[in-house]
Amino acid sequence: MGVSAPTVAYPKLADFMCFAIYSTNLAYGRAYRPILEELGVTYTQWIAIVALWEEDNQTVGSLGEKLFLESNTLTPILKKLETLGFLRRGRDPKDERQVIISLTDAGRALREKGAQRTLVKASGLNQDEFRALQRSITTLRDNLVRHATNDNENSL
Amino acid sequence: MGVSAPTVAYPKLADFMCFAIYSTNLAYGRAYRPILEELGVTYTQWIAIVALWEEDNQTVGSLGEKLFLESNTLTPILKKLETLGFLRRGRDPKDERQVIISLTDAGRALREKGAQRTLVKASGLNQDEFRALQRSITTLRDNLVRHATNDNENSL
DNA sequence: TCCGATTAAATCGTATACGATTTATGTGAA
DNA sequence: TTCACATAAATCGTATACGATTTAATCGGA
Repeated sequence: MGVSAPTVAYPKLADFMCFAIYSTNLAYGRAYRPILEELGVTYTQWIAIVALWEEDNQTVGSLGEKLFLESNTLTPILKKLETLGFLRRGRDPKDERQVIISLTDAGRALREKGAQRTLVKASGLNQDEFRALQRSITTLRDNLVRHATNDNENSL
Repeated sequence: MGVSAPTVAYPKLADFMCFAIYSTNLAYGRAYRPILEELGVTYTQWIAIVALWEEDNQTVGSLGEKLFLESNTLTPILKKLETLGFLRRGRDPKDERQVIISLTDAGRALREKGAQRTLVKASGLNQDEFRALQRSITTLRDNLVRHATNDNENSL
């Protein structure tokens, strides 16, 4: 009885979806590192550039929604990218609470430089598998976000 | 020519597999937080406990292989878990370079307490979809690891 | 046996994440 | 008009990740 050797069949680490995601995220970080090193930015800095290329002159909040990050994480990253010369930060004159982020020429050039570099081949999947997998993961993410937003009313 | 508005059709953030994984990892962290708060540990601390339950008395290196982490990340986490009373750390008398990690009774009790809590329902997937997705992600991860290990010989 | 190479963990510096709080600004109803 | 409330960023403290280095122990060939 009680605590002793693993006699009960608890799920193993390899059975956890969260661990599959977690470890794949680590693997992506490592696979991307050499590419990003060439560009001179980190992973999070890079996705911020990509999101700004898609839509420039966003507020910190709007950018955060797209990156699933809040100002406490984003602000230091944006400040860093500003000192690196890739973007500008300025208060919105219409609403001084908000900060508008805009890419500089250097930031746009960086986006173009990095555009060619992706890791599709490293995934070992064909295009159909790749797309299907991506859709499934996105669905999973959106379900999790919805779950968390609902203040997870005990439905685990 | 050159840098200007996004006239070229570069892939969007939503098209990046790495971003799907990255954002899902953030979502999992948030979804699990309330559960882990009850247990009094963080996510990484928890997966260390799970891995040790599966195989107790592992070295830091062996544990790191399973968690995809190295000693620079793992050591502080294990020290923290030691001060929390969930495990013990001790040098291997056979090879003083190695540190053996063993769960305490409190650590095993924690594993049992947390065993009931998973987020399968929150994923919004049925059991077959869930398993298939997990297998695909794991394959992706292993391919990425292999790619990185091969010192990524320019095959992006 | 002895000493250079190897190995395992730990240490250090930098960059995320994030809960909680703070600061600055805007808004609306009394 | 004004003041309590709301909102947007920023700040702060804690906990990961990880490259690079350091420390300590082991190994192996001359």
